[in-house]
Amino acid sequence: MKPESPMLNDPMPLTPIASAPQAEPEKRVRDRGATEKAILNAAKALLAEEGFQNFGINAVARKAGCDKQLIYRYYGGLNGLVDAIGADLGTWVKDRIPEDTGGMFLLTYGDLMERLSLLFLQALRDDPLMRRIVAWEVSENTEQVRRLSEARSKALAAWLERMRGSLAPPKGVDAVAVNAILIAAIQHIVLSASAGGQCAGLALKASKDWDKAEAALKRIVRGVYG
Amino acid sequence: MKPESPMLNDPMPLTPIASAPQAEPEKRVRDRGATEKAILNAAKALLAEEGFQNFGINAVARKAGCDKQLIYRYYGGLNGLVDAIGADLGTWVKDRIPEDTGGMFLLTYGDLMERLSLLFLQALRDDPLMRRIVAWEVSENTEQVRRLSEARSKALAAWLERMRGSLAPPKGVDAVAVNAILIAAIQHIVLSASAGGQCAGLALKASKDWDKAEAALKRIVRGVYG
DNA sequence: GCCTGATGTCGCCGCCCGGCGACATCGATT
DNA sequence: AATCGATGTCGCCGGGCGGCGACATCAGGC
Repeated sequence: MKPESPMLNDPMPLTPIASAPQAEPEKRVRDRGATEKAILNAAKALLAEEGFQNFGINAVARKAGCDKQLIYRYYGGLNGLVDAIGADLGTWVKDRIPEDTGGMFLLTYGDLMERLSLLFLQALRDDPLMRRIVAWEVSENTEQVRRLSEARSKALAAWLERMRGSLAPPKGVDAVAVNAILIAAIQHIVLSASAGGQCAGLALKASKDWDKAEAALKRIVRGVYG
Repeated sequence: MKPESPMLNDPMPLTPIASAPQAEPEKRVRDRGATEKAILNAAKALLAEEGFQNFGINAVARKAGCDKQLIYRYYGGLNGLVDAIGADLGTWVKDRIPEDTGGMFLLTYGDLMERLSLLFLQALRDDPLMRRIVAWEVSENTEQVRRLSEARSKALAAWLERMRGSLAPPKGVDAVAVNAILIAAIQHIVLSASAGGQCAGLALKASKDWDKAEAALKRIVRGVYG
């Protein structure tokens, strides 16, 4: 075989940049903060793009362009990394959903919930990471997912509470239960559309399909909240 | 060389019968039909119990107590096995959901949809296999899942059509879209409950929790269909 | 200069996966 | 009895995974 070459390893062992076209080719030279950010961003991007199925230490390290050992050192493994993702979810709502009323005056609880439903629908449609997390939540019950789920649930509840203001639901309606069903419907519609382009016989691809879905959703909200 | 034991293999390699109460403990001695059934039942049980995450050739063969090679021979691999599961789904509805009206007269479309919603909710809650399939559908978009999804969708649509009878939805309501949202809501509520015991802040464990959810669902159906 | 700790890298380990070739065993037909 | 196809079993292969020990490289204090 080889008689002991002077340099013990090839200087370009696996062309790390050429095979990772997605991220910026920044030379992170011993900058722990930047490396941590790169790992976190890679994890979020990987989860958003590939889903939780192939989400693992090796895949994240590949995507981040760093060694997987750093994930263990900086985040204590996948669990810690998932916690870090969860910590970001608290800021999701304020990044994604406007807090003002868009120039409308929301006079009734029905006005409010109609608007919130459509906002939530749109926000979910626009956020692949959130969709993957929701799909993950209904598919597994591991420690990782429980933490993510809790973070998401809190963020959503806080947002709802903030938007609600002083409006109270109509008497005699169990708003918590009804809203849970509405949220469930929105989440499942978006997930189904994202996965298969349709839900229970309703096509969900073209924008006119979504117009139908939104109209039906509005009608449902108005039917229950007036 | 084997010291040739009289019985060809260990009679209880992994307690296949105790964990698979559906099949008979018969020694399948060169009975292809029985082996095929054992494989199919093992696949369904495995999917129902463990979910699609660990669903694979090796796991099914272990659960069925046979060699994985037989899965390739008899079903052409996992895809064929999944197709066989899908073929069973066509009979799901008639096994699970009564076709009669339970002694009620369904006078209006609202009566019908209220009853169907509650029936569908209950049927899903009672069927872990179906739940896993639904979760699978919103988590992946592989060939396997598409076939399962199509089978399930057709079975559900056929059941709805059969139950609908001559009742027509109210004018001015896009029943397809509204019903898709209702089905989405039911599916997601059940999945969330099954995975985490709650959905959007609504606990879904005790039966009184489910009473709340059912009341809210009824209210929503009545709100939109009268 | 030199040492030390922080940062980044390499390569090994054991495990399980899907896929498949090769073989063993049985039953029926001849 | 001999044969042959159907049925069942065994073990290998390449590969990816999580986990981690050992090492290389650099920055900064002394």
